[in-house]
Amino acid sequence: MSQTVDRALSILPLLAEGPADLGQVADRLGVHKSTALRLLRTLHEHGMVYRQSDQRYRLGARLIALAQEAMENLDIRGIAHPHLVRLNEQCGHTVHLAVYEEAEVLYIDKVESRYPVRMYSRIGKPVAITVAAVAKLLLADLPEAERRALADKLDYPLYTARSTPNAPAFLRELDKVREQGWATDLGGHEESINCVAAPIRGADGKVVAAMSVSAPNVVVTADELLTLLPLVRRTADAISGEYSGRTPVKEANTS
Amino acid sequence: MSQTVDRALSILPLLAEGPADLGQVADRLGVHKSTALRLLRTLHEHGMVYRQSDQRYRLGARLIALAQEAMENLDIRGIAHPHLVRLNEQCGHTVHLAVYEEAEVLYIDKVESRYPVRMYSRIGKPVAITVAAVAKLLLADLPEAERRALADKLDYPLYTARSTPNAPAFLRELDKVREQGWATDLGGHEESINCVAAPIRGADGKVVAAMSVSAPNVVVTADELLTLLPLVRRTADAISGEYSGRTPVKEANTS
DNA sequence: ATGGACGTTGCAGATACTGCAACAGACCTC
DNA sequence: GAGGTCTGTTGCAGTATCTGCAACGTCCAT
Repeated sequence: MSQTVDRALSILPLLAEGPADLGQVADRLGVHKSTALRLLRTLHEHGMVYRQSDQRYRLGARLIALAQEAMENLDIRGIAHPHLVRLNEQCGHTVHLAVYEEAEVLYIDKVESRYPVRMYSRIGKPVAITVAAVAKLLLADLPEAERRALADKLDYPLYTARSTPNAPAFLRELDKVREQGWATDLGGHEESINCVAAPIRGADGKVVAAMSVSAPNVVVTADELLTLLPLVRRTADAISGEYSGRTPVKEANTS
Repeated sequence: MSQTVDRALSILPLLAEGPADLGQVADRLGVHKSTALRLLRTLHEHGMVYRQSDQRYRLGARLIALAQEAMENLDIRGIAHPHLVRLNEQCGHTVHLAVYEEAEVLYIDKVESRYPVRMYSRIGKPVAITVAAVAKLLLADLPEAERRALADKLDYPLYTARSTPNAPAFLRELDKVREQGWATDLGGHEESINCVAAPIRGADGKVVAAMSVSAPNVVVTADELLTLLPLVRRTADAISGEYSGRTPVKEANTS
């Protein structure tokens, strides 16, 4: 809607791929070098890009700090965190918290496994949306129309033989997940890693976040992991209760 | 330098404080509502802001994902990570990696303590620049003029009785740190937490990052923590060597 | 019902952005 | 060391693009 801002913002994902110099930025934006320079300067003043010693630009520290604040301000995260830690203490595995937003699912919190074998994931990283257990829960709760539109738009990369292959299969899976109220990912993303996940709901019953427990085969089998399901669901329900204000937390003052 | 982009970017830190509606954004920017609307729309299209169900805006998921990529692309981080993990396995405490950039020091990696008592810090979070051991190392390496200018500009919050109180004290501390080649924070940020830190240098000898080991008093005393200094320095030197290309890592192919 | 608050749209005017072309500096080649 | 190329930078004139206004729609509360 605003050309200048639009161009400036387009620079950011471009730099996310790796550092680039002025000419490269100008080319990929399709504008004159001087224009690109002025945009980069403005971004620089705001700390969104950084000019490294070889003169090339890359994403800046302020961007990272902003994203940090953005996550801290998601109140669901603050509420959930202690519960996630407790769950981790009880089962020892990696615990994730994720939210859905405009066609993306992001991990917004994580408590690491106590076992030496850890899985690769990072807070802030977009989730493999077609296979992750948390993604299934979050998408399953979307309105029908939106869900179908999204499913059509997605790519279905075959991470493993068990990955969701296409839109119809995905929609069937979502229906199943919605009905049963929990989800799994059994080796759909990485061959040897399984997850069980449960939804966190707001006061209106809508799914606002999802949490999961993940563990590699070498630590526990899929069946063993599934025995944790009641615990995961109880934790998710506890978070839901607190989030929707039903549980007055500790120092309730409604005497 | 570019008014429109400047205004648009000014919205982001504003939203970082918390969700805001159109009127609030327009007021704080000092522009007409319709102008603010168009800026927000453009930001929205790029996923930098999100419109929650109550119509208010907050920072969006794309911002978080971008910041994520920004960090992954910092090559120092990828090189350092395995070393940090190994150090954590050896000593059991929380290990941090931080970089300096334009008046800010950011944690860019962290390996959590094995002990149940953990300290509060987050990847991407700006560091308490006047007291953190890693910050001292990074600032101590700046050119004299820049260092003095920065020291004058900073605030010196008294987190504890041991916090650095003012610019002259800070500059003296930086001189000491530069000379000895390592730094500590003994209860300067949180009363009961101590850190020891060592610098990571590039091929030209300049400090490109700093790493630290932190532990609360209840786990180890400050003196005990200091016995880890040689180990921390050795780890930092190993990372420096790999980063500056002196150590051909594993599969060297200069046959 | 009626008033107010908030978000949204079309429009005319002018500000602020664009691309050009020329300059400056670094680096390399010959 | 001179000449070439490549990259980043600046001033300028033209106009595309952004701005603020005012009017409208919608929702909520009185």
